[in-house]
Amino acid sequence: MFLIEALAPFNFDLSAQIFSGGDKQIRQYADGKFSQVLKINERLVLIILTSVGTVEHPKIAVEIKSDALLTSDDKLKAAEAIKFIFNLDFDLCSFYGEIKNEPVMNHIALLLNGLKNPTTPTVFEALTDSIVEQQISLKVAQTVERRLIKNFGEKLALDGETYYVYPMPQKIAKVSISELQGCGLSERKAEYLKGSAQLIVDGKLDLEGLKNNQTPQEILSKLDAIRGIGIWTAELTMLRGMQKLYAFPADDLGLRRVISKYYCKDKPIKAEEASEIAKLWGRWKGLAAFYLIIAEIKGLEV
DNA sequence: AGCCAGGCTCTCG
DNA sequence: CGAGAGCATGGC
Repeated sequence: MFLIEALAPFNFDLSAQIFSGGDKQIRQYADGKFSQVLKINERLVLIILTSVGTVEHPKIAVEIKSDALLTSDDKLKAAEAIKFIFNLDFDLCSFYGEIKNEPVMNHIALLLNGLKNPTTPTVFEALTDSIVEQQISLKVAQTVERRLIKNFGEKLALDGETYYVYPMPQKIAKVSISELQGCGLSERKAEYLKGSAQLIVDGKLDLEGLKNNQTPQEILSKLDAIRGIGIWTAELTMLRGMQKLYAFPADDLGLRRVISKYYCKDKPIKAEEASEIAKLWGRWKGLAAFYLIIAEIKGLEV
């Protein structure tokens, strides 16, 4: 067990809440504990996180379980992964400063003080999830994602329970199109998943490396060039898998809905109108959008 | 029952 | 070019 500090303000419980009701074998937040399997130095480890601090002095207690002995480097890498997943080093005050003169977002931010947006451990996971979620309802998408993980993800058996880590590109590249379809994917989407995994395996796409040292436009255009990936999927991937908080998927149906709820009295709006409103939020438009989504889930009124 | 759901590609005209 | 069909499947 060891401790990790986060840049304040950080509300662990609020930030982890979107994982409540999750699958215990995959990723879950329950009774104040967040748990998930990570692949660290080619080893599977189960991490269990609890908050032992406050919003203004945040501290996370990390418990790591594995079927092997862990080195100090394993623990270091696990800590880095956890920091990335919860964006612990991000300074929310820079976001709050950007929106302090915009009454609606400022009001919501005050109510959700300390909320950081969690991300997937790997960019690949964000990319494939976003492809799966194209066009279909989130309910259907979640079922498909669960099947993908349990059919093709590596397993870790601990204390009589089996946990799964998200499948590696190497695995997705190897399975057949019909096996992917068996998870509930259309033939097209199965091709998209396998195709992008194959690009990674072949060394033609450094997906994990894309998040470093690239301009927003470079990342966007490189993702957009991949078959099956358009602007919506690319921006969602940047937001959920790379912590690129400026990314703003204006086409997104759910996003347009919440923006309309808080800014347009529920009148349906187009992507251009959503982008206009997002200009009010300064640099971190994607983070602001996340605040709206959580505000709606929590039933906040302005 | 049928239509829609947090898109994208491919095919026509 | 722009418009339109087709896609998988769970929920309403």
